[in-house]
Amino acid sequence: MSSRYQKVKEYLLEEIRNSRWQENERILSENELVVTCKVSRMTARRAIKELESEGLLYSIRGKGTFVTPAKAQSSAVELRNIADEIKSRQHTYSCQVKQQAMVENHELATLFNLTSNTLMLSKVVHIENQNPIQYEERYVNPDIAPDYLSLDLTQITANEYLTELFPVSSVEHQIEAINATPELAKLLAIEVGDACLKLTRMTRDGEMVISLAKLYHPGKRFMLGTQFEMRA
Amino acid sequence: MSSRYQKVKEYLLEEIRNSRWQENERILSENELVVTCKVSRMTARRAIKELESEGLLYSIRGKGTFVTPAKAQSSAVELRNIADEIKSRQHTYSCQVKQQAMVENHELATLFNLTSNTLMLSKVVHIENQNPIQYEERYVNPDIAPDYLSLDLTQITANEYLTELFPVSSVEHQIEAINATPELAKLLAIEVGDACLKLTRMTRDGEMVISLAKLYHPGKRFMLGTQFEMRA
DNA sequence: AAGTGGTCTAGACCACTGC
DNA sequence: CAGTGGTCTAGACCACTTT
Repeated sequence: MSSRYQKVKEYLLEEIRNSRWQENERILSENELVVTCKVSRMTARRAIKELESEGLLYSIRGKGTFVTPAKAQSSAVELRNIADEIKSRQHTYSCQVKQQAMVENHELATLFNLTSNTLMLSKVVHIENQNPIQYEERYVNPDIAPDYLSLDLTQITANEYLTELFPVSSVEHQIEAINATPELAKLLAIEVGDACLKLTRMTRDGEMVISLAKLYHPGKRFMLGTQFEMRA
Repeated sequence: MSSRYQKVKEYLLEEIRNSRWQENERILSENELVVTCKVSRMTARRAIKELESEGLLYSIRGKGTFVTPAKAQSSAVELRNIADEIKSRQHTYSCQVKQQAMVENHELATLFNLTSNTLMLSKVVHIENQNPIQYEERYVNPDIAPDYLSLDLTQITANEYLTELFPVSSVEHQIEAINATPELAKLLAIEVGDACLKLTRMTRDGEMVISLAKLYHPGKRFMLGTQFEMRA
């Protein structure tokens, strides 16, 4: 969190968010970043490369590095966290923590292969420009992140925290369409019965289950997008 | 192409392919790579990082770098054709062709980069054990498969036909949740307003659009599942 | 203490783009 | 030509794991 290249990334993210550069406009050159951020070129470069791999920038040799035009769709399968995604769309992000507690759930405890019956559960609504865009119910393996319940989830997303702590080795997704229940409708500020995308995502480190997240998105305001290239 | 870090990558790939290391077994340390490949540590490191982002290796600080266990399961979901999928579940497959004709659509013609305004359109309901499981609206580039309209879609799925004819080079997906319109509800034998998964899938061969398919699934009876390996 | 990966530096040379 | 990104080096210090 406090590494130099992270700071450079945050600096660039901030400037992009503040519309310092338009889409397809050239950003600071590597050498300019060296000066303004007071880091070595390799460090500046790393920050750029990571933002590039996140799809926010692209580089052309001899010309410079440029801001990728925003696509209002999420990279389906990648594990980017919702907060970054919203910010990279230059929208405001906020969230409401609805619950953060230990719960008993025998079925899930079995799935997680726990000895006890208790798991940690957080419920958070993620908001883009005043509009709820995701309701997240996340069960976390208590053996793995015992301090999860004391996290301030408004400051760091669960995803962020967990991926920093653990080398996620595999992810399973399920995607369904459901009709909003009264409870869900209220949380997402939509009508009862409105179609919602439900993503269930389980992350593992080897055989160990790290967390199980149920992510609900309002169908009206959300779309998953992916692009695959084929391998010859 | 012949950069040093590429050579290190190829070296590691070759050794992995030759099963020099088992799954989850430690590979050469960065410093060992420096010696055996005669490169600087940063270069060895870059090779490792890239293989890591490709999901082949993972690193743990203080311990080493390890071979990721292979998981043959791919993003299959996205490309398999529905008939095969149903049959592999040992269920009966049938379908109803609702339409198969030339249509005018300026917007799509532009997207396909056609000179004329006409495309080929097929509408098919795919049925699993008497239950409609997918309603498919498919637009096909007429320059590419002029005999598409004379196909017997009950015998060969559009997907099958097109992928045999053309080397698909890239696929784009969009996934949304929508409420069933009266028309869609009738086709899928569900209630009006029921949540449906809508997949929009565009296949390309290079710059050329081959086809655009809109696939509607009843939320009650359908779920997309995937298993992915991680990318950094 | 020794070995591992994680970060960082201050140089260097190259290939490419623009003037 | 000067400026850009792409590659590479030979160090350095740190945090972590194992002995």
